[in-house]
Amino acid sequence: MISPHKPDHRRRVGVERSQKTRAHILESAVGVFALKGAHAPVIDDFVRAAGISRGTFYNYFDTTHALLHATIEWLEDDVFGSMEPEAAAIPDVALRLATATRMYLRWAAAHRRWCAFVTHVPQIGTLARRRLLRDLRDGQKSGVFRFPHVQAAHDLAAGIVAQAVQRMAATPRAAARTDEVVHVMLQGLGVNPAELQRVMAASIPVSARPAKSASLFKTGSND
Amino acid sequence: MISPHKPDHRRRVGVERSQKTRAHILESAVGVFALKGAHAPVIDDFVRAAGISRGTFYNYFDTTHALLHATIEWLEDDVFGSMEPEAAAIPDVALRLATATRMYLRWAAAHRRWCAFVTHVPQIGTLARRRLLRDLRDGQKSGVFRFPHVQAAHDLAAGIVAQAVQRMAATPRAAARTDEVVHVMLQGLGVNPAELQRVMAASIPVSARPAKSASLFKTGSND
Amino acid sequence: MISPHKPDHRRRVGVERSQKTRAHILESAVGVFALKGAHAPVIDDFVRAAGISRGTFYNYFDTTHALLHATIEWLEDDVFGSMEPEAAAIPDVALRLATATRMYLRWAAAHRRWCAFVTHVPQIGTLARRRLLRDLRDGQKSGVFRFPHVQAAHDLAAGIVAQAVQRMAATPRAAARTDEVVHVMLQGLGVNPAELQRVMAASIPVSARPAKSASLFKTGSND
Amino acid sequence: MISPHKPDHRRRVGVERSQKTRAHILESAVGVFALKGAHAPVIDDFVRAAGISRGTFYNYFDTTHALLHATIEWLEDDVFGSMEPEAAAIPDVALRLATATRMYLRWAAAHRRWCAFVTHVPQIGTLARRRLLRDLRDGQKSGVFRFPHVQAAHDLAAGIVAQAVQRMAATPRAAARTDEVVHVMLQGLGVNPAELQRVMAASIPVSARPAKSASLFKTGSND
DNA sequence: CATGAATGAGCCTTCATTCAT
DNA sequence: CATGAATGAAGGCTCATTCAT
Repeated sequence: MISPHKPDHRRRVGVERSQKTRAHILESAVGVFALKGAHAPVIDDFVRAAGISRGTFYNYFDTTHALLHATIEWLEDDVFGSMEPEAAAIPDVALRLATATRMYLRWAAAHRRWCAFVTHVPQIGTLARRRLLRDLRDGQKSGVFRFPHVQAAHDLAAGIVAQAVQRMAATPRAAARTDEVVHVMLQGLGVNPAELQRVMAASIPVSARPAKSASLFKTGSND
Repeated sequence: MISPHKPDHRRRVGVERSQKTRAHILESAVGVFALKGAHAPVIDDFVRAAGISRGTFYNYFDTTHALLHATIEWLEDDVFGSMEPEAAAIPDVALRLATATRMYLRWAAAHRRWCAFVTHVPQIGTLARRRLLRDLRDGQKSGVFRFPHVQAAHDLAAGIVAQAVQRMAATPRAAARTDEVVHVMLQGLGVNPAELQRVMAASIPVSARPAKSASLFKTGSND
Repeated sequence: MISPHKPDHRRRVGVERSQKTRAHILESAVGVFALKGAHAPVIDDFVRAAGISRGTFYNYFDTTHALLHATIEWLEDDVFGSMEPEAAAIPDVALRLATATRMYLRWAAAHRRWCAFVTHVPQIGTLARRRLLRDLRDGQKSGVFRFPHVQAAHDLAAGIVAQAVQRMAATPRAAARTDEVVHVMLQGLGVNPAELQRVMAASIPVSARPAKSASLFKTGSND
Repeated sequence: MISPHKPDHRRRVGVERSQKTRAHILESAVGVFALKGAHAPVIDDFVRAAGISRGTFYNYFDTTHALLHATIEWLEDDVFGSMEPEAAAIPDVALRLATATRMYLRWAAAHRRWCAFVTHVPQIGTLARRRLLRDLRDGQKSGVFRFPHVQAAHDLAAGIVAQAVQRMAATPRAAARTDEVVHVMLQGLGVNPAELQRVMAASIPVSARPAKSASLFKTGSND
C-alpha cells in the first residue's frame, strides 16, 4: 500500500458511481416500462436505454422483474411521497381523502404516460391502499362515511380510481373529469351532500410535485 | 358410379372432428389463461393442457393471441349471454342494474377461477359495459340516479365490479361481500336510501347458468 | 362374385383414373417448379396446384424429389423427343449438330419459362449430352470438327448452350442471339468458315413442337 | 484517474476476437457450401463446422444467405484478386485472356473443392465476368477475336469455363484438360491458328497463390 | 466495476408423414 | 383410391446468463 488514504477514497468514489449508475438505470427503465409495458421489455431494452453494457446491468439487478419492482418502489416513493405529507396534514378525514384523491387524479391527468404505466403494472399502489383502508375505517367510526362493509368501500375507492386512470390512459385527449370522479366516490362512501359540497370546494395544495419522475411522464392536462 | 354419400360423409365427419378439437382447445385454454394470465402462456402450455400436438395447435390458431381472443369471445357469449335476458326483462332501471350486478358478482363468487381469468384478461366485458352506459343514462334521465357526469358514474360502476372480482381472485377463501359491493355502488350512483333498500331486497332469478364454462370455473361460494 | 367382368372393369377404370391423376399432378408440378425452383416448393404447393389432397399426392410420389425427377423425365421426353427425330434424320454431322442446337435454342428463346426451369434444375439434359458426345466424336473422325480433345469440345458445346439459356432466363426481354451462339460454338469446334456458312444457312424444320409442355412455357420470342 | 489505456485495450481485444470469430465462421462455411450447396445447409451445419454455438452464429450473420454472400465476397477478393494483377499486366489481349484463363483453370484443377463450391454457388464470378467482357470487346476491335456478337462470345467463354469447372468437380480424378479447354475457347473466339499457338506456348506466372483459401481447397492436381 | 463475446435453453414455426374414415 | 386431421421432428430465432479481459 502506497498510501492509507487511497482505499477509502476508492471506495467512496466507487459507491458514488455505483449509486449514480443504479439511479441512471432506474430512470431509463421508467421510460421503457411506460412504453412497452411491464413484461414485454427485455434486458437489452434497458441496456440500450441506459447506454450501459449487459454485464453492468447484472451488477445492479438480477432480472427484469427485480428492476420492475425497484422501479415501482422508486416511483411510489416519489409520486405518493410528494403528496402524502400535504394530505396527511389535514385532520378532517373526508377532506383528507377527497383532497388526496383529487391531487392524485389531477397529477395523473397531467401525466398520461404515468396512467399507461400503472395500467400496465397493477402491482403499484399498495402503499396508498394501506392509507386508504385506515381513512375508510376512521371515517366510518366518526360517522362521516356510511357503508355496510369496509371491504366494499375499499373496492369502491380503489376501483374507481384505477378505472379512471385506465380511462385516461385509453383516451388521452378526452377530459379527465377528475372532480366528478371524486364526487361520486364520496357519494358512494355515504358522505352527506352538505359535507360533500364542502370538501370539494376546498382548494388543493399547489406544491404537489414529484421530483424524479415528473419530466418522464409530463404530457399535458385535460382536467 | 361410386356412392354419392361417401364424400359428403367424409366431409361431415372431418368437420365434426375439427369442431370438437377446436372446442377442446378453447376449453383447456381458459384454465391456462386463468392460471398464467393473458400474455405469459406459451404455445406448449396450451398444447400440454389440451393433450394435443404442436402441429394441431397451429391447425386452429396462429398465435397465442388469436387463441386469447377466440377464448374471450367464446366465454363472453356464454357468461353474459346467459344472464342478460333475465336482467333485460326488468323494466325498472335501478332494479335492473342492481339485479344484474348482483347476479354477476354472485356467479363470480361461486366461480373464483373465472375471477382469476378476467383479472388477467382485462379486455373482457366490453359487451357488458355498453349496456351499463345505457342504463346509467336512463337512470340519470329518470332521476333515480344522481351523479355529476356519466363518465364518472361509469368509472364507479365498472371500477368497483372489477375491483371486487380482483379481490375475490386474490383472496379466494374470504367472504365475497357481493351485496355490500352493490350497495355502495348504488349509493355512489345517487340512489336514495328507500329505493336502495327496495332494490336490494328483491330476489334474484335462479336460472342464471352459463352452460359451457360453468364446470370450468365451478369452485365454491363464500357469498 | 356376381359377374366375372366387374373386377376387370374396375381395374381398368382404376388404372385410367390413376394415370390421369398422375399426369395431372405432373402438369401442375411443372408450373410450380418453374415458379419456385427445384428445391423450394413444398408438398402443399403441388397439392394446391393440382387441387388434390395430401394423401393423394403420396399415392403417386414419395417425395418432392421423386416428383422432380419424374417431371424432368416427362419433360425431356417431350422437349427433346420432339426435336430429336428431326435432327437425327440429318446425315451430315456438322449440319446435324448445328440444326439441333439452333432448334433447341430457338425453342428455348420462345419459352423463357423453360429457361428458368432448366437453370434451376441442372440435372436436366443428360439425354441430349450423350448424343452430343457421339456427334463430336463423329465430326472429329470425319475431320469436319478440329479440337485437341473431345472433353474440351464437350465443355464448349454443353457450356455455351447452358450459358445462353441462363442468360435468356436472366434477361427475358433481351435478344436471344441464338444463331450467333451457334456460330461461335461451331467456330470453337473447328468447323471451317465455308462449312460454317453452309450449315448456318440451312433452314430449320418447322415441326419442332413439344406437345405436353408447350403451353406451360409459352411466353414469346426475341430471337 | 483510472488508467486511460484500459477501455481502449478492452475494445481492441474485443474487436480482435470478433474479427477472428467471423473469419473462422467464414472459413468453415466454405467447406459446408462446397459440400452441400448454396441453399441446402442449415444453420446447425455451420455451427457444427465452426465449433461454435447457435447464438454466436447469430451474432455475426442473420441468415444462411447473409453468410453465403459474405463467403462469396470473401473468396472472390481472394481468388480473383490474387490472379488479376498478374494477368492485367499483360498488354496483348489474346495472351492476357488465354493466360488468365489458364491460370484460373489450373488453380481450379489443383483445388477441386473450389470447383464444387462454385458449381453449387453460381453467383460467384461477377467480378471476373466484367473483365471478360472488356477483353472480348478489346480483342474484337483489334481484330484478334472474330465473332458475330459479343454476347455470343461471352456465352462461349463464360460457359466453357463454368462447364469445365463443373466437370472437374464431378470427376475429381480425371484429367482436367485445362489447356485443351482454353484452346477450343480461343478457337471459338476466332483467334487464328498461329496466334493461338503463340499464346498457348507462353509460360504461366508462378506466383498465383490465393492466400486465405489455398489451404481450404488444396487437394491435388490432375492437369 | 465495466465490457461484450459466447453460450444454450426455450420458444416459435414449418412441413413431411401417417392413418382413420 | 381419396381425404384431411393429427402428428412430431427439424429448423429458425430470441434472450437471459456467464465469464475472460
